[in-house]
Amino acid sequence: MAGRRAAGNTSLTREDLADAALRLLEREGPKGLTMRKVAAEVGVQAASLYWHVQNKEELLDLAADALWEGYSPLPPGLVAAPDEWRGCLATAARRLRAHLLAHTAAVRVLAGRFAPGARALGPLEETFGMLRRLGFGPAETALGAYTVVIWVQGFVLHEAVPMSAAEERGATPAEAVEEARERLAALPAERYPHLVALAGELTGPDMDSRFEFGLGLLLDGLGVLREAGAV
Amino acid sequence: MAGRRAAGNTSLTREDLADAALRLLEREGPKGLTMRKVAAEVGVQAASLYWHVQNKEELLDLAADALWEGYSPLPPGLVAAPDEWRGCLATAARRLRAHLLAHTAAVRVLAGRFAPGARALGPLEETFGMLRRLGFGPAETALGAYTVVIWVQGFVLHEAVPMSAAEERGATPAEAVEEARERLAALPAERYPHLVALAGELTGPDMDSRFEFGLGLLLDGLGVLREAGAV
DNA sequence: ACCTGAACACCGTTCAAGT
DNA sequence: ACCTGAACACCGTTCAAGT
Repeated sequence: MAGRRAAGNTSLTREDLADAALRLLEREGPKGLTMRKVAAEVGVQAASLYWHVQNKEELLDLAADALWEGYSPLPPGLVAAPDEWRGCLATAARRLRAHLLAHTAAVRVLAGRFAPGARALGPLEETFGMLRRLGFGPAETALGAYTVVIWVQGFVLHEAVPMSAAEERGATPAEAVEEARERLAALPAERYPHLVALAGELTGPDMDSRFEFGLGLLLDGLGVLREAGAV
Repeated sequence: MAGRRAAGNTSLTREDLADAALRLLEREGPKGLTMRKVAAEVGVQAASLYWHVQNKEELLDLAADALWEGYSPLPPGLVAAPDEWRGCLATAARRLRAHLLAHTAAVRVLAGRFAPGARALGPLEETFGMLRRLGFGPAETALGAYTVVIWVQGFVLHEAVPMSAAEERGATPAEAVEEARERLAALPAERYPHLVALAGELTGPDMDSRFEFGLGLLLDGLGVLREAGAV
């Protein structure tokens, strides 16, 4: 009924399934991703999927790879100059966050999965090339990229999850944050003195500020490494 | 049949359910956590759970809180001295990683959830108290803790997921890593020059080394902040 | 206040059978 | 080589009914 196969009757590929899964995830959220719905999305019966894929786990791995379709760490055409390593890395990290934020439902379901396929390899190659061109050595390139990417993914994962039951049912993010602040401030001060005192600081900064703070920390750390001549 | 309620016939609490969910997660893995099994674990019918809890989501939030039972950022009795801020923070981060690694199944299912209840508040209070005692200001305490905790959680999430389909079916972690290295090295070098060249660096370091590298980066970043007098 | 029984609308997966 | 139909053993959740 629905389906990708109406026009151009070429047969189904595993990438078609991955794309369908990703589309479903964005359209219906985490629990919209079922084998039966993916099958319907590509115009086939649920049982047919098992010809292309061993089980749902494998389909999720394919979807995790498909998530990187069209991603590039730096804006196309921008060259990575060694004397601007800080700005380059910051741009790359911000682009990574933006890309993941554009797929929050997928991030929630696929978080932690690492199954690089054809779509993820390009961005990986590009990222490492950028770091080497910025003057990082092989070891620092591998470990530094791992650290930053893990942090950004963890950051977006928390960013993507509604902050509380309050936000779940209608409250705006701003209202939910305010509610959280009040809950903290209302805690018994003799038992939780720091939580009460820090209520404002803990709930105040928006996600952009938090991101920039963490990014600054990591870049400063990499700067120390560079000055130590270890790069 | 099974159940916590045989001895001491006090009635069921929400915390009992959270504990049962966590136990199930560790005993049977992510897909062992079903409402029916949680019910059986506490000796009750599935439908009864909905008296205590609105739905499975809420139970997962309770479980995420229960995960912090018995956790403390510093070894009990160890005081946080300002001139050893680096060692204290490193110890705290390593303890956090160890605690999460002891609950890998839970980390996989509950990742990203932030619903602090009675069990999580204590550790949070302790953590912030430690940072303040180490001489960090309110803003740096809030933002610094957020950054480090997010990073550790993201790190463990990746650490907790089997690295590939290879590891899934019997291969030891070491074999899986070696397989990954070979796959990278076998890539077409003209298309993925950096991935091929970095194959060793990317798969070489074990998780402990990666953790210490990232931790070093963050601590160096915090050190820069301190020297800048912003603390 | 707390729990049960039975039902509803779904799941993932298998397998013989079709073409 | 690729897909279907039908079935199996499950799910989460609701709701009237019990005590």
